[in-house]
Amino acid sequence: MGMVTIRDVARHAGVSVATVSRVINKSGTVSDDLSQRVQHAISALGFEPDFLARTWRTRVTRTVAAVISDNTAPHHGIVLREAANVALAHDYNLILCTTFHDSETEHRYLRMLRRRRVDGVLLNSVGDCRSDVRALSEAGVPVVLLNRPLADYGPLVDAVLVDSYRGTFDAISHLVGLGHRRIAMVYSRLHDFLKHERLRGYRDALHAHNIPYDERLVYCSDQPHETAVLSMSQILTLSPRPSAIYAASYDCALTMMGLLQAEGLRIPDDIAFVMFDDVAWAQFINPPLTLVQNPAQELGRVAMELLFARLADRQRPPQEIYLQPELVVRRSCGSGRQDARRGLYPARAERTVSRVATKE
Amino acid sequence: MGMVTIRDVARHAGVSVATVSRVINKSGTVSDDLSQRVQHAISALGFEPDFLARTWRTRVTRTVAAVISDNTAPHHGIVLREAANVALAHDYNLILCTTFHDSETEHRYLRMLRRRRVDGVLLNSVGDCRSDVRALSEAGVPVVLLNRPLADYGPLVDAVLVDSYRGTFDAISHLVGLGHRRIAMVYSRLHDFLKHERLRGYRDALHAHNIPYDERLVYCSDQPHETAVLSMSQILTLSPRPSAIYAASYDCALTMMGLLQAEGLRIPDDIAFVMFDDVAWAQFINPPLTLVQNPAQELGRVAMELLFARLADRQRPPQEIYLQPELVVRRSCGSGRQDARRGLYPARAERTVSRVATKE
DNA sequence: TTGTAAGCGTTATCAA
DNA sequence: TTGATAACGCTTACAA
Repeated sequence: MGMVTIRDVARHAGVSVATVSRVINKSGTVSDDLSQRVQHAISALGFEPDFLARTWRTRVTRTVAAVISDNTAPHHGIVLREAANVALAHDYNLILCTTFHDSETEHRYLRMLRRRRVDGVLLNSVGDCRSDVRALSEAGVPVVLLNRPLADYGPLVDAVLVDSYRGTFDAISHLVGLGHRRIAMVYSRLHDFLKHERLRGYRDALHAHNIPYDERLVYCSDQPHETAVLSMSQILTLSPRPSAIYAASYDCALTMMGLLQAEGLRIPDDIAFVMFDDVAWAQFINPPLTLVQNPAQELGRVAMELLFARLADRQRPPQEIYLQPELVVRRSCGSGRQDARRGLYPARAERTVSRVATKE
Repeated sequence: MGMVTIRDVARHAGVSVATVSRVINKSGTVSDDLSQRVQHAISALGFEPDFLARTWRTRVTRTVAAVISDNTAPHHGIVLREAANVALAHDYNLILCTTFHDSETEHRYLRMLRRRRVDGVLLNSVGDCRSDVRALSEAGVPVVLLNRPLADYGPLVDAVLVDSYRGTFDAISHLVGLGHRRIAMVYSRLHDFLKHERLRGYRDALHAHNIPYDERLVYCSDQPHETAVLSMSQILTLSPRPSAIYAASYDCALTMMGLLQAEGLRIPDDIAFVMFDDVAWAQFINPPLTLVQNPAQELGRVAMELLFARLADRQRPPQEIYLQPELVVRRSCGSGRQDARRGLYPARAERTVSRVATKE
């Protein structure tokens, strides 16, 4: 079963290979007559253009990549799913690169992707990968940053972010509205930028409500779950004990829940609990969890669309799109004064109408 | 910045392109002297072999694909992560294909992958994709089936499965040991094979304990969560109400938990609850969930290793590997007679020492 | 509108 | 051990 080439088709149809190519790619102009004959020959011989040869010739791989720290985090899983869906709609394939929070692995992947000449990259970076991103940019490969601000990366780099600051501000304000004044914050395994933003949201929210910042209430660990547990538990031994916990990410929310359970602390009776990020099961457990809904679906979709938009117009100035998270109140903070004011932060725009900021 | 080719290197080193190629690929034999000169030229010019050209010439893409119904299901997320990790170790890239439980999408992906000449495919099929798999096989692309039995697909197809039957048998036996006799089973969005296996496990376990099978206690829905809720709720209106629920998959476990919550039924006081599949949060919620631990990590790793083994030896007869799940007892079934016998099914082998069955 | 032919960068065959 | 050169299948000037 030798492979059927464009030459075979040309011979069978009695035309030149150029004509066949033109028919396949609907490029140039071909008379109806010849076009018909070529079509026939193609189906008669069962010809399929060799994807590899075409890719090599045209230098377009119809492949994009998503570089993600951990695809099993629910948030990232959804981002990935949506991104894959958009890619599929464009007849592109998606390469999954899980970096496992390791910047060496990230570097390795980014190099691989450049050599492979993928058409674009979605990047949820772990470490400092300026040079890799710039190399991609120079090689003409556009990059969309996920939840990372647009720095001086290059002309082909865009970004889409969830407003961590505001999400956190709202969550803390909600707790304050419920009467809490000793609110602990725990976070882990987040990129510096997100840490900074969420911590800033925490501090500003406290400040806005005239609650002094107490550093003993803030705990950050980048250790994996198992070792984090021990050190994180100290926050519960403080006296007086914090009356509420804000878990700034999925990872440490799990850790914290385990900890509360181990200590026999019940949510919300003994302690209130809010987390950033969204999880499908939050509404099904007891008590249902109040959380800051991270618009992962939108993030994935918008990011990939931005990438294709960039592919279509490489001249457009870099864009930075902000998505708004939403506080979903359920029962893990108690029912105190449910409808207390939601903070001093100005009312947000509609969530689906994302705030779009164009930089530069 | 024109591209540096192998020809430039050859010229710079004063050798032929063939020699450069030999040095790059460590193929053939090159004297130390020339090898040195070539190495120098390579680093002096910053030459990087063109991946696309090489791919086209050699027809090996160093790319594998994972076709998965839904990457956001925790189980699949882990499989994917482990598979990606093994691929990375071999310097391969992984294409993610999420089929969204749609066999048309699956078909489309499988065709794409064949045309792309990926080196191998991991497949968690939705529909009947015999012809696609056979086409891959004929094109020389090995496939590893995930949780699907080895049928007459072709010579290059292997399979790795989790023993659903036994996992279910154990779960039901556990409930029976705790004194339950009215055990409901719900399942959804599973491949027919898994449905069949889990239902068989359920029936056999009941039978082994002389409990009659009551079809009203078994509910299957392939509708998405929202619509499934209503119909699934009927199982709770039975009188007498079942005293235990076995949720045969992650999807419907969530649905069921929501339902129980809505009905104000507490786990385990009002009703016992076990599920198949593993989730990170099971141990952190109240009550911690008893479940059949699905060895997703092992599944992903073994599957990808099997694929590479096949790539290394295409003659080896097709293999079907079974992995054993493990019942993890926590508190969602109550503490009844905790250490009751765990069923009549013969003791299992060590979990990590997987039962390996070679077919044909 | 159609055909001819020149690449694209690499690997691999064959002869030296 | 090394070098010259022919593929590989397609796209795309350029010529007709």
